[in-house]
Amino acid sequence: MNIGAASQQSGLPAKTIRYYEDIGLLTPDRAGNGYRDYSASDVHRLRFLQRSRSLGFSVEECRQLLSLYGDRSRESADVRAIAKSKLAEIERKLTELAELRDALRHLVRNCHGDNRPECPILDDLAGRDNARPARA
Amino acid sequence: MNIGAASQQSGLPAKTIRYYEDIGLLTPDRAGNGYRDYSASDVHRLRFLQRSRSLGFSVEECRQLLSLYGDRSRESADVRAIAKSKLAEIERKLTELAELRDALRHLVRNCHGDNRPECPILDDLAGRDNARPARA
DNA sequence: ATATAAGGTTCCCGGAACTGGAAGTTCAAG
DNA sequence: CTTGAACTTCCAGTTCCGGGAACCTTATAT
Repeated sequence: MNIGAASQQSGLPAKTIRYYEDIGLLTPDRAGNGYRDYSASDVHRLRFLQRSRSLGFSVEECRQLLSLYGDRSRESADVRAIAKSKLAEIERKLTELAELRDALRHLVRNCHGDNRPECPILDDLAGRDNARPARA
Repeated sequence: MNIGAASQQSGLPAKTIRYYEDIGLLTPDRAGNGYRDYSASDVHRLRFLQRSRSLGFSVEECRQLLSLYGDRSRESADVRAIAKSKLAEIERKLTELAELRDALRHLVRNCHGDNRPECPILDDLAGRDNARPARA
């Protein structure tokens, strides 16, 4: 499969797909004409990358997640540890996203859509007190 | 409140906070000594930015979301339209994130943690067929 | 058979969103 | 009063791509 089709099926621009190859996230075959040739498994990886990137994971985190998926030679304990930590992060994100959704729903419901801007909502949009330490 | 405290409470590095000021996402007061002085509402905005950025929204999308939150002078119909569109996006993300979580859970449960790497899971980690068109 | 357009290739530059480091100022502690 | 932590500005570098040039290959239409 050519890069165009892979792009369609993964939801990633061709540019991005080539970039991911550059940085070693996948290595598709090459056809005789020099064109990249994507297998179903390649597309799988790409779709996974599309998703996890759009959900706020860094490329390096995606690389880790992919290694869970693909690296059969790894120590299971390792895999488990990484997976569990990622799982916790995902669950935290789910909570935050749900809160954001609720706040927005509230806004949409209570905002009439006419010219009276009665939307004193979202005041708790930043969520309950649960600040984590700064990354730097 | 100084930038250090604001950083603690928002979960954002001071560097990032200054950057957000540069690009006009907030404008904290300045104390007599030239130090930035963050109000509770500033910290609110920062925390919101931390969250929505970590959930995969671009800075421009965050700006939009913040405008929903803060700009009372806006046409309600506008607000409503933006909010609804963001809401749909958030719901899509929630679904994807939940699928990712399920896949990882499955991995964690089925991977024994010993040296038998029996984790032939995640084969559907990229999710059901629902590719969207490429962005470029 | 041949133009022509559509889709592929590499390469390089630019932009978004930070991040690190230097050089200097201010503040709180010993 | 000095020492160190926390603040300031400014500039440079990194990550994760996106645009566009220059070129090649494949499918279509005449």
